[in-house]
Amino acid sequence: MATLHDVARQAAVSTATVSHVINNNVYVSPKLRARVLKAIRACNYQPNMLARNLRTNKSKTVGVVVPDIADPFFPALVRGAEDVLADAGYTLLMGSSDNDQGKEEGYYRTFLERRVDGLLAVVASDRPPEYVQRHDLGKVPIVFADRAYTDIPADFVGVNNSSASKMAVEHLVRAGYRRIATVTGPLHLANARERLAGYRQALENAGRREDPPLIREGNFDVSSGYAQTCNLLNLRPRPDAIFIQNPPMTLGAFRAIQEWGLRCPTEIGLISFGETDWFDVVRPAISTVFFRSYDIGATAAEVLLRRLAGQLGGQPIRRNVSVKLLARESTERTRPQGSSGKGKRAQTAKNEKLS
Amino acid sequence: MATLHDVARQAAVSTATVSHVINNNVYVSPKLRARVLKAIRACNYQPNMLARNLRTNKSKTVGVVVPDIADPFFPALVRGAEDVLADAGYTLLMGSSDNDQGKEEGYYRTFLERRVDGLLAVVASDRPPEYVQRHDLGKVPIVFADRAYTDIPADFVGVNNSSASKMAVEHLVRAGYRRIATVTGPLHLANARERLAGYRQALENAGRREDPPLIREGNFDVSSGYAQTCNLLNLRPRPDAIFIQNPPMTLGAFRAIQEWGLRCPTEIGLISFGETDWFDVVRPAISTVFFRSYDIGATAAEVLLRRLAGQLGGQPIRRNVSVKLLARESTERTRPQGSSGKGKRAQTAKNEKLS
DNA sequence: TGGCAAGTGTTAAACGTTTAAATATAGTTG
DNA sequence: CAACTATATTTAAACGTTTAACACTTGCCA
Repeated sequence: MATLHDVARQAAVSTATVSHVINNNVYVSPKLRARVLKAIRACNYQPNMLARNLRTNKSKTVGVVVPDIADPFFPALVRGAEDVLADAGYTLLMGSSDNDQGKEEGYYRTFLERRVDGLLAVVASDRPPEYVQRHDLGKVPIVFADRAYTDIPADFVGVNNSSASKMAVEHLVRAGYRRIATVTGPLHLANARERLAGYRQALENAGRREDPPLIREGNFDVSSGYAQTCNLLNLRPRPDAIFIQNPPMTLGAFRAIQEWGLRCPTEIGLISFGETDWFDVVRPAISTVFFRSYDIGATAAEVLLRRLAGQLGGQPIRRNVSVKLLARESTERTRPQGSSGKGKRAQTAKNEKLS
Repeated sequence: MATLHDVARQAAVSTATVSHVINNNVYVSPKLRARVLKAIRACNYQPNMLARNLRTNKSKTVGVVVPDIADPFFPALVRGAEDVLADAGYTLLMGSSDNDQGKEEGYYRTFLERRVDGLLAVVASDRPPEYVQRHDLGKVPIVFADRAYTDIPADFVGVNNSSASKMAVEHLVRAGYRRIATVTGPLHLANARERLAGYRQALENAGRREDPPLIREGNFDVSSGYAQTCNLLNLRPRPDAIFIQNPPMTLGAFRAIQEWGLRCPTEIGLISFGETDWFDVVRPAISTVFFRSYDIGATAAEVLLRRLAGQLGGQPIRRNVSVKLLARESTERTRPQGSSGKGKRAQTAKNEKLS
């Protein structure tokens, strides 16, 4: 593989000159420049970033660690980050932590050894591990996406969980559901707690009393969604709507409802949090509070870039992506008390993904 | 950030000694070793991989380029690769090509500049671009996953498309379907051509004549699946089964069938190629020839590792992951000619994802 | 006792860049 | 034309490692 020296020899100039024409920050005469460029082409020269980065002490590289790239929530997030980072000339190192702080730290270290310019992380837990408490991240900027450490001030991009939850539950209330249950995520995660808080607030605002058995803690995956929904459906009186706080658990809930033989929008309402591709394929199509994980990744990357450019003050910043209610069939109840136009929400569901 | 020199000074030894204890290939006395280790800890030393890699001319890094990490097919593939590569001490650089050879080449170059030890690619098209023809990949090993360039001998890991297709169509035949249509992928891709070939072979083996209008070329995404299925459903006589050659197109097909109001297993059979999470959630659950893209990524990575270790001869090798038929509800026809036990296939569908 | 082998550390060059400082060349001016 | 100035190029040090080659101790044996 050709080096700067080869090119220099070929063009009969010094390596400095070659370097100057490559990163043209120093004037070099057109004549020489041409000669150098020709030599570069002749040698099929490709700069060695290892050397360049060693010298300049920056790598044009950022490390991304997510719990699991194979989990449907994260690929789009990573893609969002990739798009904005690639535009800015950065390339991505990637790792999956499996929600294990050990693996997570492993990736941080690996990435730092490779001298990434910044880190973008969806953390394994919101309890900050020891190494991040003592700020051992080598002073490289890190922005957290989707989940934040409690009590650690740092840039963060996510979604406003409580307000989004409130939207979901308010929708159920408006649709005329009376006994509204919820299946939360694991409550050691701030995200899950915030979503629960939103649920409570919405009920309170609607003047409903909270009924503890209607609140079930899941762990964000299919089987807990199934199990907790079963528990809810066994209650007497039965809840008439469930707000289930992420898509995988919704899959479990959907199954349970089917197996129970309940008619979905009428006997039991269902609304989810987040989006997945089959929500509008199944019947009934599933209502949800919608946001793009792509947006989270993209704006997290933007924040990181601005942080790297020093455009951000000393204060950590927090950004939320926009959320909107997608009312589909699973909450299409013909309401007892006729309130507003009732076909209005139905049409949102059609032709959404088929553009 | 502490360097080898800092540690050396701290421990009052030479940098060489420190280096020796770090990569303990040279004997150093227990006494000194202890002193050095203490110094390393005291300085919170982290090796600078840029420098190390520059010196040793290897980076313990591999570049992965896929068409789109947000496409549901690829995350698991990447995860498979990540798992085996991480075990071997490699870290991943990742990029999405959007099936654009320009972007693809861009990532190759970026990765090569960063001196990856190897590349793992799901190529944008099976026509080899100019730079790979002139073998301009700087002599780093590359293994192709899922899609191969035609006429370029190189390591490849994928799925046996024609045999898998044959399995699907044979299943339809056994289930008693008579007019079996198919929606293919874009036929400029070898994958799509091979799947079509398998379809043809199965029909031929069953003694059926091929009927050209029953073969429709899609482009592997939702809308083409929808459109081509509509075309098929408009035919008279109508096909009574469709083999649709990937999951996104299957989504389109599913929608079309629903809108047409056709009863699925009975009036129209449906079988897909590959797997996605909603196949066994929708009703009817969708039959498919199943394989794991995770396996493709993992074995591709294994092949790459063995190639890097020089354990592979001069010949490029080809590996296929295993495929199995998942007969679910969408092909559950009560057959005219009573052949074998008829409840047998039904139960495969239950409790599959709910473990 | 001189010499040698084995055992343990160090010196210094090298990897491929960037870049401050030095130098050479040409151009202007008093 | 000497003395600057401005312009264009080169020299050489540095980035943080690895590693071949060398050097210093010991201990052992002839």
